[in-house]
Amino acid sequence: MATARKNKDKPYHHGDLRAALLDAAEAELIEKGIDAFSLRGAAKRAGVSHAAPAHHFRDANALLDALAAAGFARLTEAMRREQAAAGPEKKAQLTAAGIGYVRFALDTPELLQLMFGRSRGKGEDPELQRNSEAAFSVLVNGVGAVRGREAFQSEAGWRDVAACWSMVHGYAQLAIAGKMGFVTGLDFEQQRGLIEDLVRRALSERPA
Amino acid sequence: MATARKNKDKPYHHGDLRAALLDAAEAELIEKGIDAFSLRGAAKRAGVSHAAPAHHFRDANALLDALAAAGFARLTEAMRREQAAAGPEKKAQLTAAGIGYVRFALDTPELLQLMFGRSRGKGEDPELQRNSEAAFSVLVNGVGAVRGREAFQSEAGWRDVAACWSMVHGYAQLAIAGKMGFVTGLDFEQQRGLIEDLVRRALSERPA
DNA sequence: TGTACATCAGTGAACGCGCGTTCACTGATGTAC
DNA sequence: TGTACATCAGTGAACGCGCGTTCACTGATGTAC
Repeated sequence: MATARKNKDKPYHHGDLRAALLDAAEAELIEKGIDAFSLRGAAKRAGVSHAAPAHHFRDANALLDALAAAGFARLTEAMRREQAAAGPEKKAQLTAAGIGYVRFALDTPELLQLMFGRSRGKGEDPELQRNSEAAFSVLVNGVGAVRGREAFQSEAGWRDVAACWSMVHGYAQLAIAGKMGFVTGLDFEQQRGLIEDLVRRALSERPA
Repeated sequence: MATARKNKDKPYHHGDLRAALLDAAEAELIEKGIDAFSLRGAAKRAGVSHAAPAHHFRDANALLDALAAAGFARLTEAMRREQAAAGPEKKAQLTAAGIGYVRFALDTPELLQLMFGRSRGKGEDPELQRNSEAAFSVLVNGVGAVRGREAFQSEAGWRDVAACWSMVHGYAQLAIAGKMGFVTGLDFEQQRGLIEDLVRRALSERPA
């Protein structure tokens, strides 16, 4: 039953500890930062003994891998959500994906750091790989829609992908690091126009 | 005397332990990664007791701050070196700075992570701030040379700066994370043309 | 030139801490009969 | 419907480890006289 028991006599079995641990791990990551993240902290946050996670994740890195996988899923979702809100114009949709990317990054910077840092979590988790590829394909499809699928038969389409990704990812990272104060305020809506401009530049063909 | 004594009876005083500790810390950082970096490890590498660093750095974070400061100095140097090797053309010089940026990043990715990550080293070190600003000004001067100083009287010049930095920094980060395999090989010379293209895009004014 | 002494850069032992992991256990659940 | 039992998810104590920092110390250096 979903009915909660009295807090005092909480059930011995948790119900869905795996999911609860992922939530707790994210909170732990956000609060402590990736350097100070600890499995024990995540377990404590989930209200469970520090030995319990071993039943759901092989070790601490496996938990972080799973968290990174969830991060990629949410990144994909964030891009798709912005795309859905954009008009039918192809270029506007690609730009919208970029805006979703930055929004996700600024919402949970620690997650982005976990997903793209090389230190913790080695990437052998198949779900991590799958979700990361799904996020990538949102970008590739967006570029394909603008340039036409045949753009990928030469290097041109892939360069467009590299440019858009680099631009958006770089902006996100630098904004997170507090380095973009010279050009924009902290409010996200203020950044919107700037990000649109950046994506436009990334897509521009060699003007010279 | 600069003459080295026999290894066996090494002098009690080191001579320049501060510099040696910075070197050792970099080696430690590169080998262990930023998560597993430890002051004791750096001291051991420098061939000194683990209590010795306290005479030169207030604590572990102060050592990392000093290392990040050295990193920014080398980043500046790398950009300037490429600029000096480029022709007199303004745009080519700005592009060269970008190439120097990426070269530095790929040479010592852990340093870049330390410099731009938010986790370790808080940035209160005045030398860190100074060197970081010096690196930034290489970029600003490069854009100023291409666009004219008056570009900074409106937002236009600053957007150029934001675009160039985002593009180059994003490319560097993604290449470090191994995400750019779809568009370039590992050899740096192979990446040169791509980076030139990316900077060209970043500088392009709104084409639509 | 020689001696006393302050200063400074090192040493190594000790501290307390939080970590990941292991282990025997126990409580709850579900299934076979 | 009731009982025996296997399975599983949790507990909590214990382990060994490496960490940053502190402390009284000692060896070397440089300076005052």
